[in-house]
Amino acid sequence: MNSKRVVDAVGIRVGGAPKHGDFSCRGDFSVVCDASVAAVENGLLPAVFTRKTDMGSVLYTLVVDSGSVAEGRKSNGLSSGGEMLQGMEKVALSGPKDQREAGSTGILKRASPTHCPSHCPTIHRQLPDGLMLLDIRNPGKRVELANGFHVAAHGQMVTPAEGQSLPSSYIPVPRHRKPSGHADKEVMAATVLTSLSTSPLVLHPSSTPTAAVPEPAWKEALSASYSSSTSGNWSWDASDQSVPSTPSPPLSNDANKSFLLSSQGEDVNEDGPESTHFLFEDPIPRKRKNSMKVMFKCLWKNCEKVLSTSSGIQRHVRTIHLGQMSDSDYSDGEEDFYYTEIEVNMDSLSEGLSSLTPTSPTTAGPPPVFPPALAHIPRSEHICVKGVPGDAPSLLSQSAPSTLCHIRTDHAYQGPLSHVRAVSTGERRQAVPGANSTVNKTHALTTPAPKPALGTRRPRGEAKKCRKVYGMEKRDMWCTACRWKKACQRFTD
DNA sequence: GATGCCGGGGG
DNA sequence: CCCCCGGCATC
Repeated sequence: MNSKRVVDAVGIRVGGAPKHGDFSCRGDFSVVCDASVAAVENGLLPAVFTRKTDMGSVLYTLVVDSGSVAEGRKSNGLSSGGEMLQGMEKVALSGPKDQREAGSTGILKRASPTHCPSHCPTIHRQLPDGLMLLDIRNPGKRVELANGFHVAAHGQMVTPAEGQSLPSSYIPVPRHRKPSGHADKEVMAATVLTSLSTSPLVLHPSSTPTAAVPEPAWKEALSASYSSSTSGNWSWDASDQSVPSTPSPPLSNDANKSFLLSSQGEDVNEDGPESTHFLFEDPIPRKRKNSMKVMFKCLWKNCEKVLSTSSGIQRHVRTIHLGQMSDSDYSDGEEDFYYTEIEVNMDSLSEGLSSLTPTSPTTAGPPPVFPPALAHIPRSEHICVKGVPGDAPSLLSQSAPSTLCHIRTDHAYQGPLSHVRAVSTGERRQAVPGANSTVNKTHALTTPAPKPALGTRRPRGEAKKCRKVYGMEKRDMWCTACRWKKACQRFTD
């Protein structure tokens, strides 16, 4: 893409590289980078992205005004601009108070749930002071600095005395902004940044590793970086990932999903529909099929509450889990992140709901066939959210939100080519608890069928397995399955 | 004998 | 769940 052109469209000048900060990600997102640089120079954004090449991948750096922020990494060629921006936004949106107040994840609305590791919600709390709060969705609104100052997105500083103090997880959002003059540029900048995140170029399906990358590619990646990500997800290299959240939040990966989903939720997004649609230029069809119904599922751990209205689920979270007054309509927005939207296919509503409760499946249907494209649930989910009808949205959205999470990639069980076989043999997908367990879950719903043909041992494969390829001396190079003396998942037949 | 991996079991 | 391993089938 032509970054210059985009920046010109924004009407701001491309500036030089920043000099401080160390948030980094990898991805192919130079336009955002350049645009962000310009935006920062114009005071629109408090942070910028820079990039540099590193071992065939691109290292991006989000620079904030002061101090270091966080660090993320992205695998080679497996990134998308959406992930990039969402990741950046997530960090940028992290408020300093959120660093201190565990569980206040209320502003992390647009972090990608599909590519953000499970510890994402903790990242923002680990960010050192100095990170400026940036709301890309509302570039004109006030942001908050860690040093106690508030600053408008265009750079005007406001002392705490002048600015109203804000609850940690509450960011005031004008329902009817009037972008004009300078604000137009701000909005334009944010629009470009945001719309780029949904660019087909950066979200090209071919970047879906498990579905489209030929076997030699991922095989090579496995060899080159055995312990690193090869599944298109990317990990934050934040220093400390062990900080738990309190009060006990839902599973972090669930929360991530809720971030993304809620970002387009009409009820949960206080921005109002116009700003959301303006910034994302992507009117999301809530119901692509007549049989699809949006439900709201509580993400609180061990809570499977599913309600049909966002207000209902908000009230549920607020009262049941957050312990707030039931008769109070006040919402600090925190509950937004303890529930998520799920799309329920009304044709199989009973099935979908049964998946949310520990009831044994009784419906026996023909075993579903999962095309390879569906094997990568996160991507599909992403597309689904972005409004592009997925191949089987009902299957995807019926699954519990906990199915989206960080993917451990050092397990060969993720082998995409062996997916169907693994399902057919009833083998659990250990390495991909998120994506593939979704499939398996659905599969289990529709096919309580017992293991096929017990006793029929699979014929020995022709391909060399890890044992032969690497040898006993390099046992740590084996795929997990081989190490466990299971069917090799790296070199499938 | 080496290899592949199913089934079972420990933590 | 993650991991290991006995044991069997196959090469």
